Amino acid sequence: MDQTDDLRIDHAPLTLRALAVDRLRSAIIAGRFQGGDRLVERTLCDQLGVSRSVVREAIRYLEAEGLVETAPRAGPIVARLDWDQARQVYAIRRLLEADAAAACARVASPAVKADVASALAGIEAAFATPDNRDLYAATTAFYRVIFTSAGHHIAWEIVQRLNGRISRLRALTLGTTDRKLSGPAHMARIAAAIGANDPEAAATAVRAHLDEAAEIARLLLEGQG
Amino acid sequence: MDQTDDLRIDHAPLTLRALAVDRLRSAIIAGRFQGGDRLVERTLCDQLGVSRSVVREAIRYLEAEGLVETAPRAGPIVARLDWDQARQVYAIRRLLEADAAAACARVASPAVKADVASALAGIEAAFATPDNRDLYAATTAFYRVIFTSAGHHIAWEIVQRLNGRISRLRALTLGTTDRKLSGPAHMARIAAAIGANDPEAAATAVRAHLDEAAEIARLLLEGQG
DNA sequence: GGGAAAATCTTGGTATACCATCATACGACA
DNA sequence: TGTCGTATGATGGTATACCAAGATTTTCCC
Repeated sequence: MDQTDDLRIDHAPLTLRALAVDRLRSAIIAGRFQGGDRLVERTLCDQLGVSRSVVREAIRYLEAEGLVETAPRAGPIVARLDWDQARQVYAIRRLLEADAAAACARVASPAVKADVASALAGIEAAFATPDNRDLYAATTAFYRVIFTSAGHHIAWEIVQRLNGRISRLRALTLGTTDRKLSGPAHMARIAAAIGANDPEAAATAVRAHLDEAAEIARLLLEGQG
Repeated sequence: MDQTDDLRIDHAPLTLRALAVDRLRSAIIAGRFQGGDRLVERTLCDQLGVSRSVVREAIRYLEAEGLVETAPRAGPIVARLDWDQARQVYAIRRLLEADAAAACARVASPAVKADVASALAGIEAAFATPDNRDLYAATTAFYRVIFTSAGHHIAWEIVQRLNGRISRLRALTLGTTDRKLSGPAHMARIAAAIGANDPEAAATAVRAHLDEAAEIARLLLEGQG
């Protein structure tokens, strides 16, 4: 925090493209577009107020992210999600998040523990609000602390991308189990394990949390067909 | 395999964009572009013989893949790779590949075992050729069998993407250790564990292989600075 | 009412133009 | 001579127009 930082003009490098990607991703994650919905370029141009170039490049980006699928000649659609995919996503998250939590617990300094505690408090605060998005954001922030403090930046990228794919599902599971029952308790166990520098306990707590979330997701998805 | 399949003309949905992405990705993986090299749009238009739109969309795709970085105002460059990133990549591969090998060993049918054995033979054959690319391709095919037969399609996507990031590194490690010493032996151990339906042994063999590859990579990268 | 032909929509692709920014080079002035 | 300012070119970001081909919808005729 020296003065050079303060003087630096943080000229936002916001390209229209980056904004469009964010808007579209948010819209998909928020469920504004359903899986299978067509993303008609010129319609999006109107809705976003930008040109086709911008929309097309944004779609390419989301395509590589796995949020959008481009059928051979039919144009882009919002990626569909079935239980088999969701199962794989939860399995991968289980590996990566357990590993990150263990690594975080292994190296956690007092400062990191304070960040984790603060993020946990954020979850508990969001738990009291009626809006699921607050809980969603708070949970994301909690895991971000864990991943980044463990130095697992690439794994965090991957997890975020995976969460994008199952975002609607995640919003649903957050709205049921996590909110009502064991979610905050699991988070507290994770935070406690990190506070105690107990990697094995942290990993176990993460696995328990994800196994439960996956089970809820399975019930939701298989119920819908 | 009914006749409709045989009659179907598999009209490749090859868009120019897809071709451009493949070309660029291959060029980067093959080392034709070094990390940090600028990707000047109009130059690529000439080299690929396509218009700027196609080039730009291809770059967006590769950007989301992590092979290309777009600096705020400097335009796209080939992503750089340092040991910290490579370390993370090997750690993630270790988790995903060990899990996939274990899952594959758990469920492997005689047909899967035959595929694995065949892929192993491919590695040993490529081992005898002077071109590293053959070994690269054969190794990729080996792991593809493992991942897809375990149903870990999303994990395979992730691993492929990660491998893209460390591709030059991977080519180097394949060219040293894997070729000369333990590489094929490790692969044989993995295949044997799958053949014996022994998940734990398969996972252990994968971890041993990757730990060695990561160590070679570390020496290479830290040596270069 | 069903099916074929036509109209329309949409995407993939190209070319072009315009602007802002950045770097470079060149020239003028102290 | 050295420094500053400006002209210029390269480049990325954005917008627009256009065309071909495939997909979809509509229409119209039997």
